[in-house]
Amino acid sequence: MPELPEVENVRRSLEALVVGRTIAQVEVRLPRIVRTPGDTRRFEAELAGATIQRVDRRGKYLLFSMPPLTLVSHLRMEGQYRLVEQTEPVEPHTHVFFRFTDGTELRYRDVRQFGTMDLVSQAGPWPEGLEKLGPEPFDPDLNEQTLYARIHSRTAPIKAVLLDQTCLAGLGNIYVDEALYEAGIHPETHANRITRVKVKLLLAAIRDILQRAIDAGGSSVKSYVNGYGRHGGFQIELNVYSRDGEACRRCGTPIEKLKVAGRGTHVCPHCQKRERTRRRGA
DNA sequence: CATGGGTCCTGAGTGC
DNA sequence: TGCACTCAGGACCCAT
Repeated sequence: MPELPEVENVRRSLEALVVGRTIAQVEVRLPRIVRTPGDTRRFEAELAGATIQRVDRRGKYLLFSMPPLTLVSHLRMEGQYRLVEQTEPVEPHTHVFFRFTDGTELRYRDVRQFGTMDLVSQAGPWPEGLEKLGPEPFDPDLNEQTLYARIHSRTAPIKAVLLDQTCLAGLGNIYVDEALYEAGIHPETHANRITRVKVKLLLAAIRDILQRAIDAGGSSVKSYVNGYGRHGGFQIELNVYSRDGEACRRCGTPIEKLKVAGRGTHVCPHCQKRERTRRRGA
């Protein structure tokens, strides 16, 4: 499932592969991918002749800048981009084709069909989900004080709050579990019960996990590949995600799986204690 | 407003 | 072996 590190790796690969290429023609085979209903033909028509000038990322969104337009793309669960020759056989579940003037094409493939594309004017407005995103984890203005302020107003479990993209952009199920493990916080802890000291640890853990995952090319737990079709390598460094029943690398206790915020959640019951209701003497 | 549950979708995995 | 069923989850929709 592409989260910030995977999307960032897709962005980097696409930046190298498609910047400077000019679109000759676009074909949308699955209209639901293009979010504005009934706009598929306009989507195709408006992109014809556009040259990709930059590929940016905001949270888990990819932004293809083609002045005066930006293509906003979200991979959701299993979206993939590949640059291939137009003569290459088409893989199943390929839904959108961006054919360039040089004979190559960028193909969008998405088995679950959850991904979305919005074509918007750079003058705005931006898609709502993008507009409402919280800060980037590596934003220098984000620090333990500002993160504490965002978290402390919430009563939901910290896991739900970290998955909320309006609180902080880019985390998904894998890296939330990993960051909470690294920070020693139980995912069911009410967000407003987390101390400033723990928030500081949490922010450091989030940045550490995300940076290491980016450097490793992302985590390929299921279907993730970058724009070159290459898998990531961070899955072998995961400490809790998908390791239920296996020994905690730190203490040996079996990793447990529970459901928090409607999501499969992995926790070391020894390293991540549930919030204490009250600390009694001695 | 904040929260939590349902929903979209397909393939992998499970159990009988 | 085959089949029915559950599960996976990002963001959105909706009821509370």
